[in-house]
Amino acid sequence: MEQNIQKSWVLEFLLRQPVEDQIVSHFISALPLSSLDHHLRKTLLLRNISSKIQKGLISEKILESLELIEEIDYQKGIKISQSMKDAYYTVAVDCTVKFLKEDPKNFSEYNNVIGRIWRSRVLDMERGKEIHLVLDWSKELRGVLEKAVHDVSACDYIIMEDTRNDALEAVGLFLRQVTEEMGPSFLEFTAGEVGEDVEDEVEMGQMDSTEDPGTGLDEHNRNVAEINCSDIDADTSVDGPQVRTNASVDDQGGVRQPVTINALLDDHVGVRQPETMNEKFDEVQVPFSASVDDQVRVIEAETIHEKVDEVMVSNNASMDVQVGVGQPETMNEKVDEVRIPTNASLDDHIGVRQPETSNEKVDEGQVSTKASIYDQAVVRQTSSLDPLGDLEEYHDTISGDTYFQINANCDVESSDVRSKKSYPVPTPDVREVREALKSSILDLNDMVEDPLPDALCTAATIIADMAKEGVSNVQSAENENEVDISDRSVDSGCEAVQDKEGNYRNLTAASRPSLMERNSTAHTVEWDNESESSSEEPRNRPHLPSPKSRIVSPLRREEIRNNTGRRKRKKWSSLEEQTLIDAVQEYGRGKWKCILDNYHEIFENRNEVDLKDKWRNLTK
DNA sequence: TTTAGGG
DNA sequence: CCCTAAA
Repeated sequence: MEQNIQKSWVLEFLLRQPVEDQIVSHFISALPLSSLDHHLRKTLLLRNISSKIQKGLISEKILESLELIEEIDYQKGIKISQSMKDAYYTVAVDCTVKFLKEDPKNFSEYNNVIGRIWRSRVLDMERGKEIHLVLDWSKELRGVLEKAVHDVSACDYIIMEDTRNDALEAVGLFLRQVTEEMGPSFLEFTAGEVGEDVEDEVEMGQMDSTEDPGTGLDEHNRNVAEINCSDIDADTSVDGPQVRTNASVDDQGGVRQPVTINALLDDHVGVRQPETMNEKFDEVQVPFSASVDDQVRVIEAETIHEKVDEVMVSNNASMDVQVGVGQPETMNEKVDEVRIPTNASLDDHIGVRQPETSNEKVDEGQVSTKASIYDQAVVRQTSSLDPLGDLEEYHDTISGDTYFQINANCDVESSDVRSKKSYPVPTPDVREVREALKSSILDLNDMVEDPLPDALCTAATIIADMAKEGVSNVQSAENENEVDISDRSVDSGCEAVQDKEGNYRNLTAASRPSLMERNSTAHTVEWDNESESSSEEPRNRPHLPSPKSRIVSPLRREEIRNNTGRRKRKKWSSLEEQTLIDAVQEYGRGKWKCILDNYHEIFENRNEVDLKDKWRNLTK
């Protein structure tokens, strides 16, 4: 538990660093976000957005991230800021328009995008989930954008707008604002507070081992301390307000340990108290949290007489700087620098290094991979399928749970480590059993029909129903003062339903149960006798037929039916076709009602049979 | 009511 | 698009 918290701290800090984006995106795709706390998740998402716009990229990913952030904020009761709305809005617009800009004639792609963004995403949100994020503008804008497909002047107008810049600015503003609101990362914050204490402790520890000759050491540490400080400055200035973590140079001349933010994570990490005269100085910089504790523990346990170790696990340029400069050449101790540039996967960066003799050579510069490290017993895991998994696995590995993997994957100079801990060794048997298990799982999966599509459909249908209510509510309440109420009721209603994208969304349902009741009230005010199927309270309606329902639906009927008794023929738009294709993909063929409900805004004046017929034609 | 399939 | 059987 504690370790988890520590992990999040480090992770949070990390995410605010200019780490390579690739790594971050690995994180994002791999992390089980629901297992992280809100704050961390939000940080992660912000980080993602930030990196995108720093590259000048505006993409639909940003929309997703914003939605998730909104979700998190919502659960925490934070109101959506205007800047966030703006960000979302401008990004959505730009995502849509940029296809037209790239190729004004490429209407089909443009169509697709409109479909994708404005149909599914925005409609989704209009249905209630995040209604406040888009409600204000989405309707008219969607109208305009869709019109642009056919209308040249509207199209030109759209192309003229510098939507990309708008988006970048809006998102930038949003990020700045949020970052400010969130304050420094926990570690930075704590580090700022604890920093002094740590220094004191360091001095104490130093006094215990009094006779350290250490002027050279002093020198070195001072260097490192300074470097770390500047590094931190450089690193963090990007992301906003900072609490500086510093092990400032001690004017009294005491030996200073470089205190990096990472160091504060754990007693074992970074701030090493020289416990014997032989033990000099360790600098351990491991930007990835999971491995930190145990890794360092290993070093501590097994290198009582070690000399200076720098285990540099660097993942970005600024880290590299430390490597280059932190060279304690004034000291007698030997220096090991292990620098492992990170490009591929996280675990590639994690090295545990331990000198076995006190007279090792200085390894300076880049030890890019195994060769020069292995004889020093470097633990390195090579699989790179899943960054987080690997990270976790690595963690486990070091701490022992899956210890055999070290041996399996990492050419560790065997006996030494193995003899100290007795963990199962991977035998062919183990592999066999594992394979057997895997295949049996597959078999089971094949035998049991996957209930997911059905569940998906059901959930989506319910959401759609509510959405219909929500939309019509909003429509009918547009000139009244009840928008707020309907908003919230819709929201809470939809939150209660499991979302198709993730199940952590429904956590808030309980927090706002009372709002559900208004939903039922709202229920009665609207016209929804078209296709109300699986709503929770279908029995209530017949008793309360609203005037509107009587007025609106007949009109609609008139529209549809002409005097021939036959419905007016209506050509299928490409948007409709595309939507249908997507929807079938999503919900499956035959779920026409479900599809219709979910895309009723697209399939205007179509019924289930129409969808079915169309599909038949499409696939003929 | 919804789906499938023939017309 | 319509019609209708079947569920």
